[in-house]
Amino acid sequence: MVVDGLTDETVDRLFHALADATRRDILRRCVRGELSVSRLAEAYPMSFAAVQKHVTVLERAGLVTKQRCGREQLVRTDPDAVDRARQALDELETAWRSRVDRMSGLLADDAGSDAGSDAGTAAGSGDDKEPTEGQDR
Amino acid sequence: MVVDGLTDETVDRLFHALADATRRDILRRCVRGELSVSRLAEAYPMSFAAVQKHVTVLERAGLVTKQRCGREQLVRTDPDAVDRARQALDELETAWRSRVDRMSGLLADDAGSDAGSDAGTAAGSGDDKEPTEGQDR
DNA sequence: CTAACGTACAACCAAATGGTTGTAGATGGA
DNA sequence: TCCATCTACAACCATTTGGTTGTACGTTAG
Repeated sequence: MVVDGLTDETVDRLFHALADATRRDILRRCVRGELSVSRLAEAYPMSFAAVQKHVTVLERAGLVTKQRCGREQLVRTDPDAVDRARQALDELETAWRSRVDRMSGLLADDAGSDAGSDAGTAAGSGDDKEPTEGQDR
Repeated sequence: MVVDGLTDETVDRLFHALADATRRDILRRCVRGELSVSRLAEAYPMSFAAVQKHVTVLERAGLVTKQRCGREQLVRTDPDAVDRARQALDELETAWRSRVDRMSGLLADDAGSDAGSDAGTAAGSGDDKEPTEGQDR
C-alpha cells in the first residue's frame, strides 16, 4: 500500500493527528510559526502538558516543526503536510477509480484492440479480490 | 469553526475513520458496492466482528453505506465522502492562508515598521482565540 | 422443516488516548 | 546571584479503541 512514499504508518499518524479539533486548531494558529508552546497553551482550556502532548502528536505526524528560540520553543505548521494528507486522499480515490475503470472496461467489452485478451480477468468475473496484500490466516 | 456545514465532530469522525489502514483498505474495496460484510471479512486476518466494527466506524463517518440485499449487507463506499475530507483540508488551508494574507497585508502596509510587534497582535489581542469550540471527546 | 449462512450485539480484555499533577533542567531578566 | 519562565518528562487515571468470543435472530438453500 505504499504508493507515494507514504507508508501506512505515516498516513495513520497524519489522519490521526488531524482527527482532533484541538489539534486542527493548533495547526491553524501556527502557520506563522511565532507561537511558543506555552503561548499556545493559554488558548485552550487544558493544562500546558496536555497541549504539549498535542503538539508532540502533530510533530510526529510531520504537521508541525518546533524551533528553539531562547528558552521558548516556537511551533510552526508545515504547509506541505496538508498536501501530504491530500495526497493520501488522492491515492485512495485513484485506487478505487482504477477499480471502477477496470470494471467498466469489462462491461463495455469494446471492440477496441486487445480488450478481449484479458479473458483471464473476465473469467474470474466475480473474483477481483487479491488475497489481501500478504495477509493470511 | 463550522464553515461548510462540516462540524468539528463530523471532521473528527471522518479523519479518525481514515486513520486506520484496514479501514482505508475497506474503502478501496467497496467502491463497486458488491461486497457483503462477511465477504469483506474474509480478506482480513481478524474476526468477522472486528471487520463489522470497522465498517460501523466508516458508516458513522459517512464514508460507506450499507444496503440490505437478502440476508447480506452490501457495503459501498461513498465517493463524495472523500470530497468532504478534502473540503476539511481545504478549510484548514484556507484558514491559515487568510492569516498569512492578513499578515502580508500588514507588511505591505508599513514596510518600515517593526514586524515583531505583531506577535502581540496574534496572541495577545486574542479575541482571535475562542476557547476551543466544542471540546468533544 | 432444518441446517447453514450472514448479521447484530453484548461482554470482556489489553493497549492506546487524552487528560491530570508533580518534578526537574535550561534559560533570561532583576 | 536569585527568581520567574518555558520546557520536558514521568506517573497516574478514566475513557476509548481494536480486538476477541459467545449468543441470538433473520434469511436462504436443501
